Amino acid sequence: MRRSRAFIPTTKEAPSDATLPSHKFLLRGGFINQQGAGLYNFMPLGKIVLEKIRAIVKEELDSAGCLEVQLSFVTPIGLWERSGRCEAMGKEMLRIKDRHENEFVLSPTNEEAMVELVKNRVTSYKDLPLNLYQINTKFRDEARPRYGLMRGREFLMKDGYSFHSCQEDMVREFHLMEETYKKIFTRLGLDFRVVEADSGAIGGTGSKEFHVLANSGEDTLVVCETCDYGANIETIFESEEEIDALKATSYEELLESKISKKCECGAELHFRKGIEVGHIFQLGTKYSSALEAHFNDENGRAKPFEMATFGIGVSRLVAAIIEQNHDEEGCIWTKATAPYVVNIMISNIKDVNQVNLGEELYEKLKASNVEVMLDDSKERFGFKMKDAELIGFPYTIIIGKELENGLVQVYDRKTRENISVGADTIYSKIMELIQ
RNA sequence: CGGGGUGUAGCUCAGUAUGGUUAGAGUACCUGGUUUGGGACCAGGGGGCCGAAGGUUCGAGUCCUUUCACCCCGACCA
Repeated sequence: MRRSRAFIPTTKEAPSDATLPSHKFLLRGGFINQQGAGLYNFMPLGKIVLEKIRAIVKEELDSAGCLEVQLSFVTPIGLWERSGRCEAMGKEMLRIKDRHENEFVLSPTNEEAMVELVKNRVTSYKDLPLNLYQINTKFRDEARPRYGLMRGREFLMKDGYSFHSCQEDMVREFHLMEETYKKIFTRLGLDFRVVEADSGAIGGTGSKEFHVLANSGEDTLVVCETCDYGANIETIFESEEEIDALKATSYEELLESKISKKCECGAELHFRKGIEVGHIFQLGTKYSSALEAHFNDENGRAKPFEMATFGIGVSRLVAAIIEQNHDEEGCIWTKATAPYVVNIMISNIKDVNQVNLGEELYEKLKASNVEVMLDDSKERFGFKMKDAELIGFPYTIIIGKELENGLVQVYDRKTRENISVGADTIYSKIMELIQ
């Protein structure tokens, strides 16, 4: 993409209501814009990042044997009345009426719809297990949406549901999904922990949360610094008073405070903040029983499906990546999530030699399937650098003054270091760096 | 859902206590020129139903009423 033809409306200042780094930088960098409370538009850069995350989620799930579907976003209210969740979810479900005055709900989650989909279509134990998922819009009418993409009302979530003939097989799938989720977050380049968690309103027993470690996280975790153990404080501290006291403590104090308990591996435990980006539950037969979704077992007896459910907050991940990876200048995308991995900056667009080298490199990298931006805008050097730092390209090739000496620079967004490279070898150097 | 706050140019905000020329600044944008290694400079220019609707008044961005929207703290929640 050429910067001169792109739609990336960056700004020097962020709206005053943005408080979190991810919110500020995603707005300033021209990734998203706000449409209303908890409602966001994704502009070209934001859309690319979202699609990259989505693609990684899909690839890993597909290779673990999951099947992608797409359920309708608008659902008849009867679906929710049958499971009794109309009451349970209350005002979080946005209800709307059609021209015939029939009531509908914008899907906040899809256990019911997925059970209905499978019910009477999968009727034998021979067709189990089955793991269906979708990556689709959800709407939860939060009392107080905030923090940009972190807690929107409309958001993109991957929700998966598995169906099994017995509990053992459901637990097996649960562990498979735990491993699959680890692969996904590792590929995204994130520092994360898997923690034991409460099951909340979704119901069921046995649940694990996946948290991206970041100072601005809303959840307080206890993590071991040597092994990968982690737990939500809600599960390891028993008294309400203790939990409330911890929630009231500032993050700085928490980081300092000692935990008497030791990890099973013998090492010290510490408090950290986390952003929940994934949650997996063992549901059992809660929904299949309520909705009378049965299959026939080996003896021809009807049994409700054993189920598990798996969620990943795809749009929330866009924000979480930035919460964990940013500095005072802007975003620092991981290689797997950057909208463009390489930014070729022509410092002075009036310098023919700079333009020629930029164009040549741009074509060459494109031909090598590198996601590359050519900054051919008429701005000055300083402006372009600030812009590149705000957007957060992992690498910027600076074609500038040093070209007279046959040199260009490669700026590493993460380390903020500049290295000089011969103009004749820059192609192979950059190909080596992005590997 | 309780408590608090804010709506004026694309963005950040003055102006509102005490009503009074044609509503301002910075930034962004357009033109021309000078610049070209860390968000340049000079000159000129476009852009506003002062959130909306009523009201008071000779006169309302400013006062009154209603309403809508957004934000913050808390409770709740992926």
